[in-house]
Amino acid sequence: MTEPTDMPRSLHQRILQEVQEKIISGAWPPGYRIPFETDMARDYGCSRMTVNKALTQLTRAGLLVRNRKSGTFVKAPQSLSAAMEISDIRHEVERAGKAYSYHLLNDTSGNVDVETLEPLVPRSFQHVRQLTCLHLADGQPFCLEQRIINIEAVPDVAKVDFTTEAPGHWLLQQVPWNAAEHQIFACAANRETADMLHIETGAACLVIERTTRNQDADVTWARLTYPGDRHRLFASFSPSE
Amino acid sequence: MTEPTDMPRSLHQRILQEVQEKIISGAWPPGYRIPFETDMARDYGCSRMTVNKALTQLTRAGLLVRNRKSGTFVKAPQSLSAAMEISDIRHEVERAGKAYSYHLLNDTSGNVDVETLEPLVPRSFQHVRQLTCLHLADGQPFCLEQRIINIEAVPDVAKVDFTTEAPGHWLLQQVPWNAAEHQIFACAANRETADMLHIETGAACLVIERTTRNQDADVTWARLTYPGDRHRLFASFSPSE
DNA sequence: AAGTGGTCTAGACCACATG
DNA sequence: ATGTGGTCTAGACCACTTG
Repeated sequence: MTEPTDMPRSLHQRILQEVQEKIISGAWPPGYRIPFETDMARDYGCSRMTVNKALTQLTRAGLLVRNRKSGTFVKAPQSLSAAMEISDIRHEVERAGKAYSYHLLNDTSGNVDVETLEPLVPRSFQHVRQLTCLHLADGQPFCLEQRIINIEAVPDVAKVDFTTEAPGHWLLQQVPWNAAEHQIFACAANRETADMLHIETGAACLVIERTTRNQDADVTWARLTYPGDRHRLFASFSPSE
Repeated sequence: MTEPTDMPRSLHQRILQEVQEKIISGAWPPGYRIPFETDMARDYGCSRMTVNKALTQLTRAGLLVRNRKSGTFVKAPQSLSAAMEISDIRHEVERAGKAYSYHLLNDTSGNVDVETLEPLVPRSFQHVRQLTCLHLADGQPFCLEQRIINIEAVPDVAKVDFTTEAPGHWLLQQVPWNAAEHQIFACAANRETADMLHIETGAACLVIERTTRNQDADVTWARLTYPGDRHRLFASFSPSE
């Protein structure tokens, strides 16, 4: 149960890790007010500065929000990094000042046939919901989303109506996640993709494939296909902060 | 001279900022041993813990390396984040277990003709060195690099021989930088690009355009073109650490 | 052996939001 | 007004590396 992920040697590291585990496990959900520094210091039998060191670090990492007087709260996993904002296509479109709309093209549930799966979809998937949807900006096709959701990891997903809400949007708000892996590449649009995006067959497309993981399991896989000449991905880096 | 970038309210923030400025300005170059905690505490007239808080933070940010007994050193800006490793194509190729080689295709110096410049090249460029080079993996074209270096920002670059060393590699080790901005998109290879990469005209390519900045000026602009079906960009994200 | 950073304490005062 | 986090102190002991 309490797995020895690895034993931190210092007390503030142990506190940090235990708080972090409560957050990513969902025991302390977004918006939850965690115990006060003084209380945690008492519980751990240490000084308040030691607790403060752990919580300050988690705040910088974006897991907590702290307010004087009102306390320390678990932050919604919304805004992570600029590069991660590709998570929510609605934001992407609206930030560009365009009108966002969305169409669900296909929606099936069932067991995975491992043979026909894309090579990069996690092999752990068995019972899944598969969706195809189109995101539009000012009425023009903006992004084709092919998504596979692991129903075992997210049982609630079986009942959700995705005709008006995009699955990516719903998942981002519902499911705590640990890690995301992206692969970005270019490819020529095949006939089917080209039709859906209203582009020529063979036109260059930017493709992002993403696997999102829980601490327990692979949660979802998504392929986002953008018409290559209409879309650019932005990312900024700086050595610190 | 001492610009009020913005006045930090707390002492450890002020210390952090002043150390950071010394590093990114180059006053404390990579490998430099910075003053000991005890000395800085004396100089700032504060306790050692306050200095420690600033330096610990800079260490986590990757600007410093700390060793017991031997002291605290400015870290080489080499490894930043997984997403940033696209900076050094040689690493990229060698990490894939392939043999790296490099060809300089074109090399000119002179004044910029603003009219003919790509739209995204910084407008501040005047006297520049322009290079075109090809990176190969196991003898196969891997990436086409078009680069413009601002000679005003990096005077030394005028004399460097880039027939054996790639400009990106040299710049990464020589020039301290503040921020990098990437744009990633897909496009169809034009005739010229296709010839250099040994692919069909019109084939989908992954293109990364990057502007790298100093605190003083735009340093360099680069366009990296990868054959789309042969290359994938990897990026990992996690909420913390 | 000596000197560095790593950690921790048991207080303290302050700023800020509202409990 | 009260209680929270933000910051800071003046010590202390320990771990690690080599100066």
